[in-house]
Amino acid sequence: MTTDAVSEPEPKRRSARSQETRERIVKAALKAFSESGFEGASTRQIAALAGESQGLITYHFSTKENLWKAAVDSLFGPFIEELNARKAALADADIRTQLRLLLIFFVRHAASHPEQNRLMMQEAQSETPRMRYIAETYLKDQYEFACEILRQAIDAGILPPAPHIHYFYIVVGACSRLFTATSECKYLTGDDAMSPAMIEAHAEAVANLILR
Amino acid sequence: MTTDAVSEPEPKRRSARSQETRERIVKAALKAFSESGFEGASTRQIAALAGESQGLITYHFSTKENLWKAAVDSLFGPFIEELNARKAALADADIRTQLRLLLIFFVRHAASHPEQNRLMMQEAQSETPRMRYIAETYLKDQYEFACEILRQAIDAGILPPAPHIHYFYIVVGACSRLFTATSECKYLTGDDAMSPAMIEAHAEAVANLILR
DNA sequence: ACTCAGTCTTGTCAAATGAATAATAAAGAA
DNA sequence: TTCTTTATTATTCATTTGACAAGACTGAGT
Repeated sequence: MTTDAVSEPEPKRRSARSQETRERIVKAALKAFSESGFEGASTRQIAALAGESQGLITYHFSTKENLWKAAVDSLFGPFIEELNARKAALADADIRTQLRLLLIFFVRHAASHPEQNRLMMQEAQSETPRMRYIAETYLKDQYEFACEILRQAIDAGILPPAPHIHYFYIVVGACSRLFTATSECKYLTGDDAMSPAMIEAHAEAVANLILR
Repeated sequence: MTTDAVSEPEPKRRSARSQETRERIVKAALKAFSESGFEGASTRQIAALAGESQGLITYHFSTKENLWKAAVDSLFGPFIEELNARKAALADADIRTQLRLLLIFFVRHAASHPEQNRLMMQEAQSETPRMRYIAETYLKDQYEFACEILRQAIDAGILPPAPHIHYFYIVVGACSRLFTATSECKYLTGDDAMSPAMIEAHAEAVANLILR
């Protein structure tokens, strides 16, 4: 429904071109923050990556913290939206099918957006205000939803009983770890973890292991 | 100013004392590097954490890179040793028991040494020379061993057939993710992921899910 | 008592950092 | 056109970074 930046209902005095540079910076920031962490990434590095001057970051985002927030929003926003769409589409399917399709979706998503898991892990180890932001803005709902699915799966005898929190992190880890360790995988087997064949094989392996 | 510790004639040889400071620095470095990554952590921060002066780091390790290597060695060395001991002790057990005990060991280890997984993830996303060092020095053997166990488990019908690499990262992720996201977990459920009860429950959940 | 190598502290360096400022360019609105 | 808001570059500043240097302390061997 909502188109991205370039429509002109309310230009708000901000030219489309500036919006484009903003997005270019956010994209570069996402890459840098997920790779080097908040402190490890520098605004100059990000600006260079985006092909813009460092001063522009101060202009558009005032602080590094704000830039980080914008990057996170650009990542989680569409994810939550897509997840909600899937939820709605799957509402009628039996729980086993729901779980399988969701697992496959999570694997594909972890592969196509490795920054998301990388960024999470950068912050999830200590109680930074940034972690708090992600958790309260995006994660809480996602976890509630996961719990609901898990409860049904356990009730249906598809999964052995265990507190939901454990399954949550088991699934997140199982789906994503391969794609947050691509260079490690390259060294171990020579395989490219990001190749479509590898992604689908991983989705199959995860789904077949969990749903037996 | 002369002696400050007058009471006991400590038999500490000078070299022994210096060895202790060295280890204190390495320990602090491990914490800092695993939390903030190689670039994110500063030698001054590490020195302060260890209660020593920053110059001492240059004296003992010359470069930040060397300090990082020393930290990694202090982490992986004992781990590999313990793993080999377990391997030997389990050699006669049936494959199902081997797998179960290894899984429990991995969960406990991930919990008691969260720095290991954090450190890996900091480097595993891009092909740094540091990643190469870990992979070739420590990971290769570990992966070979995992493949052997997995092969047996699949042959015995305990696991559905799939390329070993997928199981490797599924297991690593499932065992460790909870403990690399402790603050996230805190926000989601209020639970302390590092509590013994939680650790054991996670080990149970992982083992019961994988071995059915 | 006196080395003297090993250990550790303090101070300093150039480079890089996040942020702020001033100056300039572009784009609408009047 | 002119005026005013927005967008961008270039410059500057205080702080922090990794590395280094120069000196001071310690204690085992002589």
